[in-house]
Amino acid sequence: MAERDTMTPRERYRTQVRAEIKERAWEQITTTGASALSLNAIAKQMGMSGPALYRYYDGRDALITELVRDAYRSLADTLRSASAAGADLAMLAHTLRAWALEDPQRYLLIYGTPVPGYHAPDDITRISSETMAILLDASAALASDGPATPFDAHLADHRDWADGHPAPPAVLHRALSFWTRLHGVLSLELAGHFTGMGFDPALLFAAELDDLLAH
Amino acid sequence: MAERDTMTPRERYRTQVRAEIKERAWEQITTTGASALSLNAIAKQMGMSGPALYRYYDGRDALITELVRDAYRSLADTLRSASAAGADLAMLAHTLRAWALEDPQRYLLIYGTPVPGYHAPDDITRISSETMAILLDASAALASDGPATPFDAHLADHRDWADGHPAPPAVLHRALSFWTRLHGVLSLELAGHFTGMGFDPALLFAAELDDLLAH
DNA sequence: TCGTTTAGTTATAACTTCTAACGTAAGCAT
DNA sequence: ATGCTTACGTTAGAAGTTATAACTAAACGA
Repeated sequence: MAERDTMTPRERYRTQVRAEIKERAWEQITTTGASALSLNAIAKQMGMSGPALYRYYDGRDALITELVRDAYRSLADTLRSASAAGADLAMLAHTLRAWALEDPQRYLLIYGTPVPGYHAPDDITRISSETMAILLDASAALASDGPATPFDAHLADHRDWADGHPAPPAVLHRALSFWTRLHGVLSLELAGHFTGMGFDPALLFAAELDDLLAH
Repeated sequence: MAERDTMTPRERYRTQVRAEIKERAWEQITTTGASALSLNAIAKQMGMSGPALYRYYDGRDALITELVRDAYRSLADTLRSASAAGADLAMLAHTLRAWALEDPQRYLLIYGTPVPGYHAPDDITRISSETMAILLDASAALASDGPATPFDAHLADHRDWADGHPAPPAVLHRALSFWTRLHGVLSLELAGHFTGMGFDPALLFAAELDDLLAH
């Protein structure tokens, strides 16, 4: 948090206001969704009038981008601290699910419907590969049994995304499957596609995880 | 298409205008996303002024709901016709992927970020279980090897969503896994989370499908 | 103490959804 | 064929939204 001691009063105030704006924005997003986020409403809630908010954020897109960045950051930090505490893949999976359920809209801000033309800034994709590195480490810790698949061979030649991680292709594949499979269950659960179906989403998640770790 | 012969000229005109509105709406959605859909812009494109559109749709929500319904309908029809042509689970998977890639925003309109409070009307969830029935049929055709998991036991007691389908729990489980796993890969691909990673999403999809069918 | 920077204000433009009130035209039945 | 009725499309307007411009006031730093 950028040296709180060497901050001028103005800088202190500014960062504090920016933080409060983000808080209100999160409240709005968790209750009404990101598409209904209103800068005007936030400003009025804070007792200032409309355009004043533009002193703190360049506009709606800038604010949302910052929220997306924070969401990525929160996920990476959560997984990293779990990993640092000795969590294996299974525990990472449950950490991920808990993090997602804690605030579904935060998860969906990362993995939900994107705006067609949108490309995330570089620093955000860097946070994403931080997360991927954690997954790769945890995947590498697991013995890679099973025969090499054609996709493993493909990965051997297309591993730039692993960012120099020394894991063998089978481990890269496991990390990718971990990601896609858990996201599959989680995303459908958070979006409410399981509601009314009767079964317990937590058990489906657990079953998916078990199967994932068994092979 | 509700008896085109017994339609009065007014009904004909009305359904034709409604259809054109939907066409324009799809154009907007595929290019700018659902959140940027503007009734006003559609009306102007069609040469009529703003509020005239409300004669045809009660409002933005009503139009979007209709588009969502059409998307569900299109998916169900696509899978059903593939199934009727003798497609097995693997072919259904590729049919699904082709359908999704044909119009990513259409897929995301169903499976993307939902509005927090939103509950789909009954007729839409009915279309969804139509799709599920197709998946269950195709899953049942495959021999269910492998031991029964705890989740299978859970499904034996929570199978209301199968809507009377006589498949054993292992088959229900397979259908669910088919859904969640393919959605996991597909959703991340469509949302652009694989772009820049270097590997071929089609191969990951194929690998996921192979693994899914192998166990 | 004075000058510069920053925060907040109002006004305005250009959008959006959506309601209300009004005219007009087309279809239907007598 | 002539009305009557219904549906369509219009303009006007309210209440929102994002965002810019111009101005005031206050706080900070030299």
